[in-house]
Amino acid sequence: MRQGKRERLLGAAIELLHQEGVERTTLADIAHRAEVPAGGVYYYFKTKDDVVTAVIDAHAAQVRANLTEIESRHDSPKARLKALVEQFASQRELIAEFGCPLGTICSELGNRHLETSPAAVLMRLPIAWMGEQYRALGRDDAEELALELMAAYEGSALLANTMRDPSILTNAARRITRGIDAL
Amino acid sequence: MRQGKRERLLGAAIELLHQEGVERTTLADIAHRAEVPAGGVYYYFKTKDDVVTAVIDAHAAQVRANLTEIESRHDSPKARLKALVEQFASQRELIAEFGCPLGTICSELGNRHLETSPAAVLMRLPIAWMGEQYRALGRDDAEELALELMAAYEGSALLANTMRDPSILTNAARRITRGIDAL
DNA sequence: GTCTATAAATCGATAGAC
DNA sequence: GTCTATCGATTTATAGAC
Repeated sequence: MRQGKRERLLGAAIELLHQEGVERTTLADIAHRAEVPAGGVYYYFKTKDDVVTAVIDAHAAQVRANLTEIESRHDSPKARLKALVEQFASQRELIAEFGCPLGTICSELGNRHLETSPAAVLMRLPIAWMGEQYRALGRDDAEELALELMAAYEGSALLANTMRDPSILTNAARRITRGIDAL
Repeated sequence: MRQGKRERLLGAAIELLHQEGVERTTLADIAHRAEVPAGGVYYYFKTKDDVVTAVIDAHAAQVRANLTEIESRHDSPKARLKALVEQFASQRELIAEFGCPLGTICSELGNRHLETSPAAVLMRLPIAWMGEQYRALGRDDAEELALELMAAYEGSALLANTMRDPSILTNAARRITRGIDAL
């Protein structure tokens, strides 16, 4: 039962931090969406920052699972890269409404004046994975290509959300896919 | 004198909304940085949202001024596009520390559930201007090229801030500039 | 072990003093 | 016209009841 409520709280936090942002989301909101008594959040999480950390960890686990799943479905580096781009694009409606789940949290936590952003792992994970794919293709500028792809996606996600236009992500994905094919 | 204080408040708000974010910035913070009595903000602005709107308007005016200045310095569309990219890259240290002043506010205001984001103008202005330059170069995919350039810059700004690495923006600017030259 | 009642602090906003 | 004192509503967090 403890596990059930903690997971419900975490799920509610993941949704709200994405849809409302970190600062605008209150612990009462999270408790309410999880159908847990208000204030009862503190039995499962020490502080609000603890909730944020748990959400980031959950996102990181999800990213790792997605990348592993792509590796099991595709053997060639090009097919793997294209599958990831396809996965990005498939979220276009959600992204146009609320922004990229990873990008928005990185943007919001990026200006807390810490040496390193607690959400940086959410960018480093897919970038490192893409770097591996580009390296397997024999590119020695693999790291820069990976950064370029991630930037193209995150920038398109920001524009799609700002303009409320999911087609911006469709077009970006098509362009990126063509770029991978042309390697 | 009224003008002096209002401008000081607006300047303080521009800095704080960039460095701390919209939600984390309080009216007391703004008043303190502007050296205006706490609470006195309400004589110059009706609500906090009014302050945010004024900051967006100020950014929009700055963007317009920058674009006009580039037009006066450069005649060719390619030189103009490269000058804008150069201007983006020149802010790399600030961006690595606090994020892009336009992108962060668009990201934070993008998930308020409004039909259209109040900060969208900050993206539309430079994109429309870049579209004009690409059109002057005879490209009929001008609008998409402009979106692609803006996305590449905003995405790189997010990564540079998340990783605390201004060189990401240097590399992105070099790549984009090469792309413009190759047109 | 789980949750309620409440504290402590802070924020946006206002009424009215000067 | 300008600003101070303060209100009311929230929010995070805790102490202790059940």
